Order: sequence, then C-alpha cells, then structure tokens
Amino acid sequence: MTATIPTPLAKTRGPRSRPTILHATIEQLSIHGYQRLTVEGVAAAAQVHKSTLYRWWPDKSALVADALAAHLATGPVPDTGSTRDDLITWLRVTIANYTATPAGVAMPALISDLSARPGGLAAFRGSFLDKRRAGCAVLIQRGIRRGDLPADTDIELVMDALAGTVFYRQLVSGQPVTEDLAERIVTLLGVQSA
Amino acid sequence: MTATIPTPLAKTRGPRSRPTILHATIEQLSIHGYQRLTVEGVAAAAQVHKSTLYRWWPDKSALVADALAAHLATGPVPDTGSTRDDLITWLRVTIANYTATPAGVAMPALISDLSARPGGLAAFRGSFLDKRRAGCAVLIQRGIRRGDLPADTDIELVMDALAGTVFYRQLVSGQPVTEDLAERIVTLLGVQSA
Amino acid sequence: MTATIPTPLAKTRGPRSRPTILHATIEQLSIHGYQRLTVEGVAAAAQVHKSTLYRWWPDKSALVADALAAHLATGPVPDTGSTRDDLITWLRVTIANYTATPAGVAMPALISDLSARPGGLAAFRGSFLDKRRAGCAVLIQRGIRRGDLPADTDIELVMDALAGTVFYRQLVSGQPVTEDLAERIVTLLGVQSA
Amino acid sequence: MTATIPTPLAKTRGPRSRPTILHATIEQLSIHGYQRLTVEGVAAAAQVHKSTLYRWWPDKSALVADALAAHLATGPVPDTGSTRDDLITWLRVTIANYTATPAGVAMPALISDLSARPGGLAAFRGSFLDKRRAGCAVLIQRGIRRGDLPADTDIELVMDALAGTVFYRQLVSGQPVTEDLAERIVTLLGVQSA
DNA sequence: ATTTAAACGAGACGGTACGTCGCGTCTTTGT
DNA sequence: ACAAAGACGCGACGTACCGTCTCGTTTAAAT
Repeated sequence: MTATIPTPLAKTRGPRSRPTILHATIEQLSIHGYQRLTVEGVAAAAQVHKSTLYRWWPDKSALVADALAAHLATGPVPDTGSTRDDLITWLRVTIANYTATPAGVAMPALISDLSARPGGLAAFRGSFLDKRRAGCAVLIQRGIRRGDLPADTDIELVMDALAGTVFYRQLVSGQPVTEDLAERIVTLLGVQSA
Repeated sequence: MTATIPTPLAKTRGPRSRPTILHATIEQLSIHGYQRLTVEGVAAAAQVHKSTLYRWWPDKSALVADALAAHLATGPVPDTGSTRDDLITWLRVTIANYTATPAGVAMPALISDLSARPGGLAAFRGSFLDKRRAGCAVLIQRGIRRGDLPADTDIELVMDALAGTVFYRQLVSGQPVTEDLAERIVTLLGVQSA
Repeated sequence: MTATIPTPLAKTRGPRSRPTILHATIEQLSIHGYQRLTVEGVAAAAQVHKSTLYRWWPDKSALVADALAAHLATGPVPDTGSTRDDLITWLRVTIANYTATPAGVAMPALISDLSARPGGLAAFRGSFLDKRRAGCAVLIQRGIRRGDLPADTDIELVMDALAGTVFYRQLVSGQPVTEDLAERIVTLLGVQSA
Repeated sequence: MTATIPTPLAKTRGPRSRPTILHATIEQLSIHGYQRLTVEGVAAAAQVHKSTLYRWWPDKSALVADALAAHLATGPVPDTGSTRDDLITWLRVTIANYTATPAGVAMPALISDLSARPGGLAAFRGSFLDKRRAGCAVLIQRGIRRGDLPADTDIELVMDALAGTVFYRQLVSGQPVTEDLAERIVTLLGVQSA
C-alpha cells in the first residue's frame, strides 16, 4: 500500500521568473555585450521591474555571471577511449563556449567587474568553472592511468594551458580561433593519438 | 640651391608633460586599478588639467594603454645559447609584466574598454604586444633552426600558449603564479633542456 | 418571550494586536523619527507581518497618526479656579506633547504626508486635535464668563496662538522651548493672574 | 587721475543657470507641492541636466530652500508711524508668503527634510528667516521706545507668536486664513491703535 | 465537533525617486 | 599653439521604501 508522501514542500524560494530573467540576460548580452548591457534593459526584456533584479542579484556582474553559468555548457565528461580525443572534445566545448555564446567577448569586462566585489570571481568559479575543470581533471587522470600522459603531469597547469591559449587568442593576441584549434593545442601539449 | 632643411623632427608635438602624465597614470593604476582610476585623478596627480589629457588621448583606455606600453618591459631578445632557457627568460619577463606591474589586474577591464572603440585593441597590440611577440618569434625560429623545436612549429600558437597560460592563471582560474611557472610551462610545451 | 440579545458588540473586529502595534509605532518613531521610520521596521518590532499593518491602516501616515492620537495626552480639563492657571496648565500639556514625545519632531513630515491623502489631515484632527481643543475652549469660555477674558475673545484664534507659538518655536525659529514658556505665552496674550 | 581698478574679476563661479533653475523650482513647487516635486522634473523644466542640480545643491530640500529664500519677500521694514500698523503690515507679508506662494503648503515637508541633514534648517534660517525677523525686531524695538509696547517685551516670543499663529492655522488647525487675520493677531497680542 | 470567516504569515513584485559616479565635451581665458 | 579652469551633458548605477498582491494557515466564534 502506497504511503502518502507528505509533500516535501518545494517552497517557492527565490525569484519567480528566474529562468525568464536569465534568458533575457543572455539575450541582451549577445546584443549589446557586457558593457552596454544595462540592468534596466534586461528588466524590460524580461518584463520585470529593475528592483526585482537587484533583489536577487547584488549587481550587474553577478547577474551576468549567473546567467552565463546557467547558459554555458558544462558538458558531459567525454570518454572516447582515446585520451587525446577526450581532451580535444573537451576543449571544443570550451571553444564553443567562448565563440558561439556571448561569453567570450563578455569575459574581460565581466571578470573585471567581478573582481571588484570581494568574492565575486570566486563565486563565478564555484558556479561554473570548477565543474568544468573537474570534468577535465577526470580526463587527465584517466590519461595518466592509461599511460597516455606522464605520471607527474601537473593537472591544473594543463587545464590552464588548454583554456588559456584559447582565451588569450581570442581576447588578446587576436589570432584566429579556427576549427582545428583544439587539435593543434592538444598536439602542442604533446598528447599524441596512439 | 640648398634649401635650409627646416629640421622637421624638432617636434613640439605632443603634450609637454607627457612623461609626467604617463608616470602619474601608472601610479594611479597601481593604486586604484583600472576601473577606479579616474581621469581627473590622473590629471591631479600629474598637476595638469583634465582637458590636457583629453587633447592628447581620445579616452581613458587609450591613456592607460599608452602608459602601459611605455612602462612595460619589451625586453631584449635573450640569447643564452639554449632555446629552452631563452624561452624561459622571455616568459619570465611576461610574468613580471603581469605580476610586478599593475598591468595584470588592469588587463581585463582595459581590454574590454579598448575593444569598445574600433581600433583600440589593435593600437595597443601595435604599440606593445607586437614588439614583444616579434622578439619571441626570433627565439622560436632560432630554436627551429637549431633543431630544438620541430620544423612545423606553429609560432603564433606557441606564443599564445606561453602567454595565455600565465594570463589565464592569474585572471581566470586563480591558480598561483609561482616562481617556477615559466619553467613548468616551457616544459609542458615539450621544450627540453638539451 | 425573552429574546436572547445577540450581544452584537463583542466584535473581534479589528486587528488582534492593535495595542502592540501602536506601541511599536511610537517606539520606532522615537528612535528614528517619522521619515526614517519604516513600516517594515514597525512590523518587525511588533512581531507582526507588514501585510497586517496595511490591512488596518491605509498607509504609514495613518498608522503613525493613529499611534500618536492614542499616545498623546488629551488631558483632563484643568480647573484651578484661575483662568490664567488653567490656560498655563493646558498649554504645558501641549508643550509636553511636543517635547516629551516624538510628536514634535515628527509633526512636519506627518502633516505633510497626511495632507497628501484627501481626508488624512482631517482624520487626524478628528481623532486628537479636536478633543484637545474642545477642552481648551471650555477653559476660555469659563474665563469669559468670569470676566477674565474679554467677551469678544476669538476662541479659535487664541488656541491657534497658544499652540502655534510653541509649534513654531520648536520647528521653525528654533528658539528654545523652556520651562516657563507656557506662562510667558499666556502673559503675552494678556491673561493676568488676578 | 584715477588709477584703473584692476577688474576684480567677478568670476563666473557657480552655476550658470542659477536663476533659471530657481525659477523652475518655484514653478514646479507651485504645481506639484514639495513631496511630488522631483529633481528630474525641475531639471527638465529648467532645460538642464539633473546632475547640474546635484552639483550645486546637496539635495532636493536644499534646492527648494534656496529657491524659496530667493523668491519669498523679505520686504522693507514698514514705518507707518503707528507701531500697530507696522506690525500688521509686516505680518501681512508673512501671510502673503504662506498664502500667495507655494511656501505655505511646502513648509512642513521642507522643514522635515531640511532637519534630516545636519545644518539644513540652520542654513535656511540664515538665508531667509533671519533677515525677515531682523526687520520685525526693528519694529518692535521702535514700538518699545515709543512706549507702544512694554519695556520688557520678549521680542523673539512676539515674533514667534505672530508667525506661529498664522503657520499653525494654515497647517495644523486648518482654520481659515482670512483677510483680517493680521489685525486680529496683533490685537490679540495687545497692541492697540492709539 | 465542525464549519466558516476573519485575521494573519510569508514572500515576491511593481513602482517612484533618490542621490552618485565618472566620462567626455565645450567655452572662456590666459600665455 | 597650447594649457588652465570650470560648467555641463549624459548615461548608467545601485538604493530605499512604499504599497500591492497571491496564497496558504491559523484562530476562534457560531452552529
């Protein structure tokens, strides 16, 4: 006999229109970029009043960071059997995140703003980056076990090199971010196919 | 008939107090960071009126970019005899630029602002980055000739990986930028000592 | 046949915690003054939800007016045998109301807010001022009968002068409101002792 | 021959459009009253940007106080030969200030706001009230010399009674402010014609 | 004992205006 | 030609509090 589950009361905590708002934020971000995105603009696009936004997010940067974290692909941890291919797959998601979404161009200003508020950057890392990196760490550790990567591989450093190269390319050096970039970076780091 | 050459180079072009201003800019940048640096603040520190600044630089980002370009070390092209050591030496200068000067923390916001004005980023690249990268390219090409690096080395990519890893570490992942970072990065890229 | 009288007066109508709320209102008023008193603050102090307040009072000004009306002394009609002393006694209560309670400083803002809502000021007059003035009118009429005051005394005007002088002193001119003020005002209006 | 006075350089210190702004402020005050007057509204009416207002006045209350001080009649010191008539004349100006200008209704809220900022009320007194009262004090002193008023007349108190009665009538008791009010008040204070 | 309705708790929201900040422009005046 | 001085336009930002609304939940009187 089926006991009545006492309705755990998933309270309506939090903004009612969170999804709408985050969606509008991404939209406005795509249209205007970070700097020219205005909180009022997001509010209008989300059919919500500005004060509602400030009730739930301390400032513009937090709002955008939240929206991005929710929008960017964390991606599944790839498992193709080949460490090299796993890394390439993972890196392609990163590239897509920087390229196919407003995240790339928005990043510098966002990071800068987040840094102003203590804990801002840390919060963003916690809500997105860490997950993403955890996935990559799994790949690398698997690669080490398999012998595809040296036993003394500095996991964090590898991840910084993977993402950092893409990041720098798009935002600083201005070099093109092409289709085969993921492969070329992985190759550069010495991860061969076999 | 021997025309008197009107010494065309004795330009009084440019602000009389350019050095003072650039110096004050760097100073303010160190104290406040890019965002909280104000043009009026720089003017005050340089004992100059705000309007003077706007006469010579189109906006805040240009001013800061100019000051940084003048302040950052372009550095001599190292020639230690060892490709690996050359790269490490070069990279250490980069790290110092990001670490020992206000450039590192200022970068995101600066880049973001520069990107807003068409040609802004390009100008900054031209005035600083290109020189720096040109030096590195020399190293790498020498390494290729020596056989220390593969013949098909993608020079631009290597440079992006070198600088990008540092950049990303400091600004995004938040991983520590330690003493031995240059060595570890160069090692990661497969450049061995012998 | 004895109809059971349905005791129509045992109303539970009205807020359960009216006294608590009014008390909290006065308290908050003393602490913060009218402007900086917030409805949420009163609610919190009264251990009650904001919505309860808005259920029973149309707005902040009405709440405060109600609390003040309940808190301020209407006072008994003094009867010392001397018209002059009666008036002084009465005026001292007024002074105490303005001085020993938050009413004085709160008045300007309260009046201003009450005036915004049609009938607001009138309601306040009805709930407090009128009673107070009625008491004073009795004194004055007694004084006229006794011959202590001229037969053609303009009662309303005298009351305005009595209270208005105190009011103006405290709020506008900033002159000190001293112990003997009541006497001096009554004297000024020509009411002698004998 | 008279030396050329070296043009004392009546610098353009201060807002260029001060008169326009003050005028617009009074206008808006008449239309909306103090509470519903908005700084942006004044700015718009004065064809000026909001920030210009905040550059020269710390807040709304200061702006309005300044505008009123400039707009209200300080009036000449009357000298009719009769102390009673002098006082009536003076009081009529006060009544007109409260009645024919937006000052009357604006007062409570204005005073309340001014009181919030330390020194706010004092500044208003200094810029308007004091001048006005100084004029009245002259009248009263003349009356004392003439013997029309008792030698021990408390000048400040008389002034508070004169203005306070009008003030209280209009704002608190709600009694009508009629034509003959000035006369009746002066009479009440015992100042006879002969 | 049960029904019913007044009163309350909780929490999100719309809305108005405030006051702030700093950028970049412009005009006037001097040197 | 350059620089000092200083007012201004302008566009956001983030804040504060007001008053409203929708649901559930308690409380207690009425049958």
